[in-house]
Amino acid sequence: MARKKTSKEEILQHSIKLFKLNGYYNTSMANIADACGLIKGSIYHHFKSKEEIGLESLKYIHKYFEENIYSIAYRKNLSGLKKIELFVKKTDDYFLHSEGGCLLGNLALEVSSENILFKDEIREYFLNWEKALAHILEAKYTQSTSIELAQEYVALTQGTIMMMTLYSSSENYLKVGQKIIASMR
Amino acid sequence: MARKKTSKEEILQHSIKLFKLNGYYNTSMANIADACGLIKGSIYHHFKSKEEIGLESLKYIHKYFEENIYSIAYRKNLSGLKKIELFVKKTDDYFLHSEGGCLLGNLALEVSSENILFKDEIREYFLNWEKALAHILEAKYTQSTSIELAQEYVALTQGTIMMMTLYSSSENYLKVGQKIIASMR
DNA sequence: GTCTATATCAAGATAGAC
DNA sequence: GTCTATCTTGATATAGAC
Repeated sequence: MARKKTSKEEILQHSIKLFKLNGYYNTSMANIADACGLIKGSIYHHFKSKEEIGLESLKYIHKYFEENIYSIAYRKNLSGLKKIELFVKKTDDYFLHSEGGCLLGNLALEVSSENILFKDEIREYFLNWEKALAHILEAKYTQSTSIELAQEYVALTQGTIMMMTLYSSSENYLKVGQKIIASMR
Repeated sequence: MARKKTSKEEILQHSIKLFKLNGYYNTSMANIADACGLIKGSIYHHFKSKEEIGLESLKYIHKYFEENIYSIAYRKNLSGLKKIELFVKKTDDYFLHSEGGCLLGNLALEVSSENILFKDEIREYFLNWEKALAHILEAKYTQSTSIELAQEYVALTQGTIMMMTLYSSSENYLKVGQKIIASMR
């Protein structure tokens, strides 16, 4: 039986899941290889180091958010209310199905204070999230109020994901999106 | 020159700082020993394992919050407004001087999904935080509104600490406390 | 592209001298 | 209570065969 060729993307997806659930430092190359059905040495054919896997994992998720969520804010054919509803729906779809919470948020607390590459990527992810939300809100609020509301919403989302992870309950998480939608009505 | 006797509390304080800044798994017994001016083997005279240091660190901070902050909610001689003002002031004093954010929040994301002892301690810390806040808010709101506001405040505080750590700016952090105070006016 | 094998290093932890 | 010394394990990473 021929062995299946393993793609970089496949390795990233397994790595992301492990990093989210067990943490970055507590996930070994052997853990990642196991999840991919490989032996740890084989991973180095695809990535030159664990740090590269970590950084690529962050970029992979960041790209997903840019293309599928943040971009909604800059569409020309939608009302502000429709934009925010869609933005929240897509965000909720992601996090309600994301075991282990938000990788970027998790690594912001676990590793960003000593890894500047990780920190820069994570900061960009959150800044672009805030910018996209603020852009939508500017249809109704001043620029400074919009950025304030956006920052508060992002922080509240992250804090609520932390509590959702801790309490294994998504009840409060869902209120956050409803709140930001209400602010555009 | 006689060597100084090292207390458990001293070791805990150094460990807490390291865990907050570098993460739990990324902090080694040697790192802790270094910070204490000891050799790693010597730490085992005071604690039987790294896990014990981690758990004691969480309990140490939890105890501080119980005694110095949560307890404010249950004082008999203060108005609701005075209570919330003092509660927020003490919380802010702590987190504005806490390099590396909130250890309990950090470890909630880094290790709690696989360490049930840590998870239970962290959950209790946040539950008691919410209960104390809700108790204050009940002077003005219904029980269910109070617990909702308390949960939202705690989540927002944690998310804002995450952003404060990431952006190295405490500007938004301070707004959170003002908001909860305003809700009692 | 994956394997076996191995090099190197650092981790958590223990025993016993001082 | 701290030290030296050591055990054992598991980590990242590399070399070369298939």
